[in-house]
Amino acid sequence: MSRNTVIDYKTKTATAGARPLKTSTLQDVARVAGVSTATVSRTLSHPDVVSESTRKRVSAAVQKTGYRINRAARNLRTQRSHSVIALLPDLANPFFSNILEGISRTLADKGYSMLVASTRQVHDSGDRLIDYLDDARADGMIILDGQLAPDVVASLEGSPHSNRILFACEWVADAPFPSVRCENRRGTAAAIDHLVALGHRKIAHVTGPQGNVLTTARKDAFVEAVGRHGLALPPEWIIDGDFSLQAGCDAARQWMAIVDRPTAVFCASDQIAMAFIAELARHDIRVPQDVSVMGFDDIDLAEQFIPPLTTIRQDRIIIGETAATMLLERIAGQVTSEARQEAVIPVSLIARKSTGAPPEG
Amino acid sequence: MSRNTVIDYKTKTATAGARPLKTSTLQDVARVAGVSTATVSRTLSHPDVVSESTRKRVSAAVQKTGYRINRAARNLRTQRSHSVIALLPDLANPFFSNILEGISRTLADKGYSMLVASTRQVHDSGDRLIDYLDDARADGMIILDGQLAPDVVASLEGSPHSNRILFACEWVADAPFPSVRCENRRGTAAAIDHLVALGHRKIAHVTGPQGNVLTTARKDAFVEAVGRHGLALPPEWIIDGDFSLQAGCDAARQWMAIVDRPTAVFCASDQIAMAFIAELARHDIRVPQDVSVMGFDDIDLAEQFIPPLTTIRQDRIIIGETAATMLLERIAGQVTSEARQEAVIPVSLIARKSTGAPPEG
DNA sequence: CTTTGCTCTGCAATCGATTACATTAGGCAG
DNA sequence: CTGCCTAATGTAATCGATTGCAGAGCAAAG
Repeated sequence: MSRNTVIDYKTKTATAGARPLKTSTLQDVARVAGVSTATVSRTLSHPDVVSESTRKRVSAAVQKTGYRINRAARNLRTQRSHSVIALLPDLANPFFSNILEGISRTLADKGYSMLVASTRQVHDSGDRLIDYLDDARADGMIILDGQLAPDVVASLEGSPHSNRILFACEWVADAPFPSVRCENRRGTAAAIDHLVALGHRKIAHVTGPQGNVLTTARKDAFVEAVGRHGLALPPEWIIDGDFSLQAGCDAARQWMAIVDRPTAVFCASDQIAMAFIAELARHDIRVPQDVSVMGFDDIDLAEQFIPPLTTIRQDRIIIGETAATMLLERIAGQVTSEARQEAVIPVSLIARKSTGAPPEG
Repeated sequence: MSRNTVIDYKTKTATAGARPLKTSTLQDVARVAGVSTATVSRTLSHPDVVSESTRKRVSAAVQKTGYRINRAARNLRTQRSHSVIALLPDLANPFFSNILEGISRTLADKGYSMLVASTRQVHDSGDRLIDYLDDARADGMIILDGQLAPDVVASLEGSPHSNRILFACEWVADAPFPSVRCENRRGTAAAIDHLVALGHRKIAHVTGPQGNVLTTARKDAFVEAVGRHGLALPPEWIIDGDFSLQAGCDAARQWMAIVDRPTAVFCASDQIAMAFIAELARHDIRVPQDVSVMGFDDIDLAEQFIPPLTTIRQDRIIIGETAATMLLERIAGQVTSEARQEAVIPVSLIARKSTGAPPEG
């Protein structure tokens, strides 16, 4: 039996997908209601332009047929996908969970769906970020990863859809995209003020990953705050890390190796701070008796950590909601694409038990 | 100036959306390549059926025009959205992050996108779960919430698309959907065996939320394991909770109120266990010296908790990958819808420092 | 009675890709 | 040279909703 390539591909497509059992369409509703498809469509999308009686007939027909709109068809016709994609650097990082919650909630309210992907995955698969917009998969994009390759950023900027992109939490320096961020500088300053008020004069900092805008913002603010208080700052008191638990462990070991140990440590994330404290505990160093440790973020677990973590709280639900709201405004064309927006979400100091007066001596 | 309703809605639609700046279509590519749209389409979807020379001409034209496929159009024509929706009970719960990672990775490999929503949000917005499938938004659905209302389950079962639904982690008792779960019974048994081996004879259990299948599975397995070892089990040693941090705090207070305190506590989640330990610490009760505490899940932070948490590890990446793979097979029609599948993912005991021998006396 | 102006509805084009079917051009056996 | 087969491409219908335009019906104005 001879099967050539042509037959092959057709067979494959025909076999795959025990396709559907179709649901009713506008046509079916129109037939049942005894009106045209145009009228049915209008009844559903612009109820105020059809007469009372027609509206009732159509509604009844919709009920009877169990009609559900076919979004693929509507998307094609209206050139809108009614969905937005959220791009995370790392899907497995719980830091982003609440942000997604905020985004999703806002989108759902406005009838939008949320697609989620990670920049790493997109990159690995060889796709280009901008494709999500170019191929009509999403109407807009919220990027939570500031560490994009320069050529990726360039392609985003160059796209005709660049006005439907927004950064949240992180951002790209010098790129013309609107963004939502938290008060990184003020939060950092508040943290250092808190430690100084407790009597600390020797304060270390564990940073986020190199090349990250948050790392830079917080590190710069740290250096400035420490200087403002006239404190010494040997280079080894700035410990390079990233936002992970592992970085916290590593940093703790580096801190222990310091001869003239700082009495307080300001970490760029709660995860760092927790692992830092855990590693110290393994060496019988107590927090806050022997050293004070602060985090940044106020993740849910911070309060239940032992000791409960003093940290800088950023409301991630609000960050997500703000990002989604701003993006939807742009998608709706309510904001001129020239208006470079930047929303800054307030942070607050949450003093718990991981900070205290420096040890005697 | 009179504006009636008709003009209003049209104006609105026209104003909204500074629409685009269109990208090139198949037609454009066809024109540039000097072939028909059919040939371009075939070149892209079934390269083996076009001639070498045509393929080259088309590829060049695609390059030149910067063509990107319009997914809305393809979705309409092929009756496939090439996306799958993951439904979580709660988007903000970090437990699900890794599962999403596993799902997303697998989907991306196969050219699928991942939509994410929470059952609560869907419910609040008045939508019906099944709409996601009925309205062609998604080709399939992975539900991570077993606590759906009976009428919701009924509507899922009744749908012509019910064979494109799969449960993961949780499931609905007696419903005919395939599912991916972890070894809840074996994990629980292993936990109790571990505690008994350490010398514990009085073991308590903090459960998950009432009405949850995981709660039931783990509680039943707990009762059975305790019975197998011939241990006593007063009713007050089973403490009702849910998977949250708050439940852990509450449970700790209940445990402290018990006169003849159990020397070990098996918690239905790591979050419960951590908060349980934290609350005890606030009352100067030490773990594991005064009481041993175990969790379930092995979330990332378990290892960095103080003390590091003994727990039952479930590989959530694999759960996600398995769920996505199984669902895609069904979508592709490679599995008859009658074949009720159930994948069980192995768990393992991770012994750390939160468990030890019971205190003297 | 005609004209003007509304409101409501229908006709039919359209969004952009896929694919069944038709057609053309060669290759090869008889 | 004819007939048949295959490979490669083109033609045009189709997926299902939206919407510009036109027409019907009716009321009020002239």
